[in-house]
Amino acid sequence: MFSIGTLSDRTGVKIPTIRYYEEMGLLPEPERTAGNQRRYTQAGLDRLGFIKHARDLGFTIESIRALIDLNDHPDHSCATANAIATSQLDDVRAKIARLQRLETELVRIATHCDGKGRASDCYVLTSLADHSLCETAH
Amino acid sequence: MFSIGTLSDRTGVKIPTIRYYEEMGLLPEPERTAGNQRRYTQAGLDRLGFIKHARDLGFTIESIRALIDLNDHPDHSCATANAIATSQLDDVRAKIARLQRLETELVRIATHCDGKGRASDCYVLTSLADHSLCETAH
DNA sequence: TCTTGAACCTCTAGTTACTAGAGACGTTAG
DNA sequence: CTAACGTCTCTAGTAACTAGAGGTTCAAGA
Ligand SMILES: [Zn+2]
Ligand SMILES: [Zn+2]
Ligand SMILES: [Zn+2]
Ligand SMILES: [Zn+2]
Repeated sequence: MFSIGTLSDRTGVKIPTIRYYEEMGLLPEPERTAGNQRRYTQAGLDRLGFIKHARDLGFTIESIRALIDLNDHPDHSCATANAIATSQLDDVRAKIARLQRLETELVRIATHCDGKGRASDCYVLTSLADHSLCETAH
Repeated sequence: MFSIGTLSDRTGVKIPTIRYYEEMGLLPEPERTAGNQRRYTQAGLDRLGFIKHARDLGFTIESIRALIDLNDHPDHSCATANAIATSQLDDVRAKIARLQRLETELVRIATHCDGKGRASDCYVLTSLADHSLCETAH
């Protein structure tokens, strides 16, 4: 049996976050000692590792809830898991695309200002005031 | 003089968000009608456009506050504006790099599952449970 | 001038995924 | 047995909004 601190050390998930996951229904309520402290089994540790990995890959709590549910029902079809992963990939790609457009504009903005002028003719401020200077939609 | 709804229509910023910006100190408190409704000048409209553009480029409220402050002091050095823009660019690049690592893993995960199997041997679930299958740190 | 419907007002609370802190209690090594 | 550290619950705070309730004001047409 592991204490919450041990779980935290082994997974890198902070203690309040573990309690938060429990409250959100991602982790089942563990056993308690006579003094009311949480005690986890190996299964609890494994599940927390699963959650942590999914969070690191950007899945939402909501998605993880569904994925865990599938994990708990091995006989179900994995269509939902596939849909969640695919949609997560789409999300990530959309975010990358948006950030790359921002990068384009920010490079332009940052390179046209050396930080040594006056605010009145600073390219950073000018281009924030005028979107028509931008090369992309964003 | 423009009503808040007109400002919203012209900038694409929603009405509650305009009020929020005012509360955050990004927009000065505008004049009011006898009936207590906000009435903006062209300067107010321009400033909201500035804020909107900066938000679209990912600057935080905190950064925008500093940028506006510079805009209001044309004689100041633009070093701060340069620093803010450069740091924003660094942020964006760091986010892109992270998302690209996630993309790598998600492509692997999504392509190894066709969504037609059982949860018990679904590659999505397997690889969420086991980070050692990953190609990158993330 | 009156009316009516759209626009506006303030205030509270909810969103996401945590994080921080207070004050009290439990556990364990020496 | 006691000191030091771990853990408990609960509340509130973070960023940047968004939604809704319940009430008031504005503007245009009859
Ligand atoms: Zn400059
Ligand atoms: Zn632009
Ligand atoms: Zn599958
Ligand atoms: Zn991994």
